[in-house]
Parts: sequence; C-alpha cells; structure tokens
Amino acid sequence: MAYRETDLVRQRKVAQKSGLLHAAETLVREGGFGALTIQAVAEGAGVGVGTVYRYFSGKDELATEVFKRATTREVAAVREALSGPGGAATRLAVATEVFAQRAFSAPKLAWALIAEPVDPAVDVARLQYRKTYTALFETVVANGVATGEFAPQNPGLSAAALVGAMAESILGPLANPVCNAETIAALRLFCMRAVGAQC
Amino acid sequence: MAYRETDLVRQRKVAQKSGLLHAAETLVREGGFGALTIQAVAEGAGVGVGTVYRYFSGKDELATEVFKRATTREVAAVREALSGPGGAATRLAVATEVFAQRAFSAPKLAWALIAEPVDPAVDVARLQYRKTYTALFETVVANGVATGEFAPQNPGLSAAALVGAMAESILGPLANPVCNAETIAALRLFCMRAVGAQC
DNA sequence: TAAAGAAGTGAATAATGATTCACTTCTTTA
DNA sequence: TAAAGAAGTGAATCATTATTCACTTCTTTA
Repeated sequence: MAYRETDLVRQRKVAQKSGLLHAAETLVREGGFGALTIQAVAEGAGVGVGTVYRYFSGKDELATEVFKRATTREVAAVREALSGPGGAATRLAVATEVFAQRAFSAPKLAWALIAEPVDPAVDVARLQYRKTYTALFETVVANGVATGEFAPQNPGLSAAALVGAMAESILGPLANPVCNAETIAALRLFCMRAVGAQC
Repeated sequence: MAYRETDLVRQRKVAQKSGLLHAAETLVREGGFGALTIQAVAEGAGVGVGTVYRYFSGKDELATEVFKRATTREVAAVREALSGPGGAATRLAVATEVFAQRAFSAPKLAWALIAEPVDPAVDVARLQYRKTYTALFETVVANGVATGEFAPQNPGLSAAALVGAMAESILGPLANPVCNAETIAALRLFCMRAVGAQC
C-alpha cells in the first residue's frame, strides 16, 4: 500500500469543490442558469473540464448543488426576518424588505432561483424551494389571520400571490434596476394592504 | 414572361403561413417555447423543414410572430374587461377574473407568454407585451386612486405587483392546476385589498 | 527513489437542433 | 406543350454543449 489520502489532500479536494461551486454560482449570478456551462465553470475555476467531472457526476448535479446552496441562504434570511419580534404585520413587513433588498443586490441570481426554468433535475429542487418559501409566508399570513391582524383569507393563495408580487415588481423586466427605497416602501405597503393589515 | 403570381397562389401562401403559425402555436400551448422546434412545426403543418424557411427567415422570426399573435389576443381580452362599465374596482375585479380564466384554460401558453425565458429576439417582444399589460392595470389603478376608490399608491409598482400576484398564484409551480372558482375568488379579493378597494 | 493510487487534462465524441441548398415538383403564360 | 419562375423538400452541414477516456501529473508510502 503506497498511497493513502491524507488530510492535506482532503483539504485540497474540499477547496477545489468549493472553488468549482463558487465559479458556478458566479456564472449564475451574472447570467442565470443559462450561462452555466461546464466549459465556463472549468475556465472560471482555472481547471480543465474533465476535472469538473471528478467532483460532480454531471451538469445536473452541479446545477442542483449551486441551486441548493443559494436557496438555503435566501430562505434562511427570510426565515430569520419572519421569526423576529413583533406581530405578524411587523414581521411580514420586515420579511418583505429583506426579500427586496437581497433581490435588488443580486437580481439575476434571484430571478434564476425563482423564475428561470432549468433542467428537470433542478426543477425538483426549485419546487421544494418555492414550497419552503411560500410556506414561510403562509405561516405568517395564517398567524395574522388568527390574531385578527389580517383579513380572513386563503393563506396559501395569499402567500403565493405575495411571492409573485414581490418577484414581479422587483425582478420583472420592467422593474427599476436601481435599489430604490421608495420602491421598497411602496411594495411593503402593497403587501400590507393585500393581507388586510391596518397600517 | 411565363409566370406571374396569381390570386390563387397568394391565397395558398397565406394559408400555408397561417398553417405554420397555427402548428407553432399549438406546440407552444403544449410545451412552451422550449417545445418549438422547426422540425416539429414542419411535421405539425405537414410540410418539409425547408418550407418553414420559405415563410420565416429563421426561428427567431417564427417565434416572435407566434408570440405577438398570442399576446395580442390576451391583451385585447384584458383591455376589453378593463374598459367595461362600472368603477375602477369593478373593472379591476372583472379583469382579474378574465386573466385568471384565460390562464387556467391554457396554462402552458400563459406561462410561456409571461414568464418563460426565450431567445433575445422574443424577449424584445415580451418586454413590449409586459409594458402593455402593466400599463393597462396601471391605468385602472391610477383611475381608482384619482376617484378615491383605491388607496393612494404608486400605480406602476402596484400594477406590476398585481400581474406578478396573478401569475404566481395561477401559473406558479405550486398552483392548483384545476380551474377553481374559489381560487379565482380568493385572488380577486387579494387584488382588491392590495389596491385598497373597499369590498 | 519507485511504484501505487488518485487527481488533472483536453481533444475527441455524442447529442440536439438550426440552417442550407441542390434538387424536385408545381403553376403560369406564351 | 414548353419553358420560366417559384414553392417544396429533406439529407447534409453547422453550431453548441455535455460527456468521455486515454493519458499526464501529482501525492503518498514502503
């Protein structure tokens, strides 16, 4: 036995994989999943295309991992906002702002995660993502309805509509590409009225 | 001079082009623009692939024409609903229902027109489409704000958010795929509250 | 240092789908 | 009917990407 993987090698492999994922996410940030090609990932990470296949079984797996990493971050940020202090109205308002801020700072990424259709493999992950996302909003809407802060309504539909309203007004092709405090404030008011919160 | 195009030939050419567009739209209805291949269009219309190129300079032109035809119809339907009788609230409610009904009856098409990313060539047409669409809603929102029926708000942002809310709750991956009167009613209420209409 | 084991490489291959073009068939008129 | 003009055809070609694999280089240990 003349070879055995050492910690040094393990670290390098982790770093390599991380570098590949970083290069891949950069591409998605800049041009959505449509810009994610193995060639470009390899180039961005400074390795050969074959190397990518040492770390990922194929494009699907790479794309899915990029998707999961990014969505985990996004969901965590919104979840944190929704689990903060205050009533349902306050928390929904804060969550709306968090969503808007993050989307503004990386619109292509936000669009890629929420709307861009991709491989069926990634679509499975996206379905889970949207479910999680919508569920977060659904919870706060249902909570507000229960406490009487919001109007009676179908929380599931309202949650989907809220996500759609946020996505369209901020990521849509007609959206102001500049981070605009007024836009965010207007969106927050729209969402507040939509759930029937008094404000 | 031994040949000159006659009316008969002209008619046939018009019919042929119309048949190609019909075949193309059928494909988009069934699978979005992703399903629009020249091969499939030719097959659907019962002609050779080369024939498609006698009528369209390339795939871009074909896709753009399909898009424009379909969107013209959609916009007309919503515009009619918005220009009907009654106040801003009534007209917005009717328009919401029209949008929802049409989207339910052809969800893939609606999704393809509103959300599916396609060739840059088609994207130009889509931008125009969304502008038109949003402008329609913007007008009624501004109208309602002016008459005091709706709360004060930024009509442009609200219009985009309304379109997003409708699209997401009806076309989104989590949407109920069945035409559901309750869903439509819930969406209508959401939209009414969102603009601050009393109902 | 030598040899085993594994990572790195990128030209070659595969798959998909748009586009071309030399050819055939149809339509018209002298 | 003959010949011009145009439409129809689809196999061949081009373009883009994912994927493979025979080979090279690196790392480890006896």
